[in-house]
Amino acid sequence: MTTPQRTYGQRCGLALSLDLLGERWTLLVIRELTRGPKRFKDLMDALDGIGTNLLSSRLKTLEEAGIAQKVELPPPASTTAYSLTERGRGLQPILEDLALWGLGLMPPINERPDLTTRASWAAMTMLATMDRDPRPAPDGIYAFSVGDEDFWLEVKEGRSELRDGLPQVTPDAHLEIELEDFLMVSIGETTLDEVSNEVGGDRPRLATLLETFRIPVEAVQPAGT
Amino acid sequence: MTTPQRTYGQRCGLALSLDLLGERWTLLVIRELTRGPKRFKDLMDALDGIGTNLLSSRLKTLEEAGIAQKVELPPPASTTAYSLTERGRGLQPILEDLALWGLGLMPPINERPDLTTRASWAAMTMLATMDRDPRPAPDGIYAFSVGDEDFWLEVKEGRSELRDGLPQVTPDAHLEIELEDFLMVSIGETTLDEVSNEVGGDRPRLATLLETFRIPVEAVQPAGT
DNA sequence: CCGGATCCGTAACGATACTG
DNA sequence: CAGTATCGTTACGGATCCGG
Repeated sequence: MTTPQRTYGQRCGLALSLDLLGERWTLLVIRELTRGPKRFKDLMDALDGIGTNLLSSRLKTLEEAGIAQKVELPPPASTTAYSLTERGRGLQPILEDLALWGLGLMPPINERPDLTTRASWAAMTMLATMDRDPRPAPDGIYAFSVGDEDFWLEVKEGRSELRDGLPQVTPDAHLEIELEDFLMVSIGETTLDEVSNEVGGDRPRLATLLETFRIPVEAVQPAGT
Repeated sequence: MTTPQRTYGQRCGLALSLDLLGERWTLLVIRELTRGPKRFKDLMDALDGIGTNLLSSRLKTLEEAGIAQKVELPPPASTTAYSLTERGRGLQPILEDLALWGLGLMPPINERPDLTTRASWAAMTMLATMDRDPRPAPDGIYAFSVGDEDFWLEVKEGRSELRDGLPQVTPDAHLEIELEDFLMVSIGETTLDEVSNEVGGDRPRLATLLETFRIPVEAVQPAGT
């Protein structure tokens, strides 16, 4: 069915939110959509284990609730995709807060090699950290190619945005790096100078950005837990 | 079982948070605990439909994760209860944000009479609104007796806290009012002067408080959805 | 190949009964 | 009152199938 019948039945904003968003996978679908429109298959690839029926059902629910919508991607990739509505984007800060809270649950990188690791998830955490940092990040458009993932970040007058794919304009800087190295840089465990990578454009600006655009490593759990 | 085996298996703060908090009822249990320690039965009463086994399981999980803890209530009510840990309290702003987001899903009061309605849930929304309002609320301790619910609010130097029960000290003001009237006042649909109630203590200060301590009615949906 | 819909075994949930 | 045990029901996970 498109909408499950289990409702908390409470006149409470939180309970009503959870009636809509509290089911398995729902918030992770929204997480993926925050970085731009995604096709059905893109979501399937990012959400390992979800199953086509569940994803289909979730998307239908989100559509009916006005959180996501079907969009036609412009040519040449003329397919249907899903994107967040304005209301859906209103959830992004909440997802970011939850993600930052969840850093306290994150095992060190070398442990739990079974966990799926994606650079764009780390980038979302870095973005959330940056947005909550009083220090301003340098304006610009920064492109990243991490392993097989491409995404880019736009910083403009204190506001920042993260999107999958390649920017339509030439970025101010472009970083090409392997996933493991990116993760190490993301938590400040190492710097660009110490790992293999290729930078195009304004390298100093990129380096400055990466100082703010960084996961607070203190939050990451040590060995135990 | 105490811990379900379904995990997203993703190295992502959001996914890890949801592994722990994303199951049914979990965040609502935490919501109840934000207003002070609760006994097993208190939680059962507030969370209609949860079932004893589920509640037991959720509490165990929260305890193991260091979000809640068992506490011994002081005499005369010497029973065991559950309270949030420091880490658990870190979730409160997130719950508040989700609750405010969920106001957009809330039907008008006269519709959906099937929804369980509690003054403390409305009060949590009012608190969240107040905390995000740049206008300062007047310091003080305010006690509320709404129907059969008692709770009190402490405002001190811009920080505020909502707790169930009666304050240990004499409050600066005390409001006694019926549930329906409280709800109408909470959304600014009416004022204290227009409904039946009894105020003890500093009435002007209470009135001032209620101006800030109010649910933004614009967010509440009109008839349709 | 992509975007689903259908089917089915399994795990989580809901309600009730029972116990210290 | 604070749970544990049991059992029917619902949601989820994985696979298969099908139309464009």
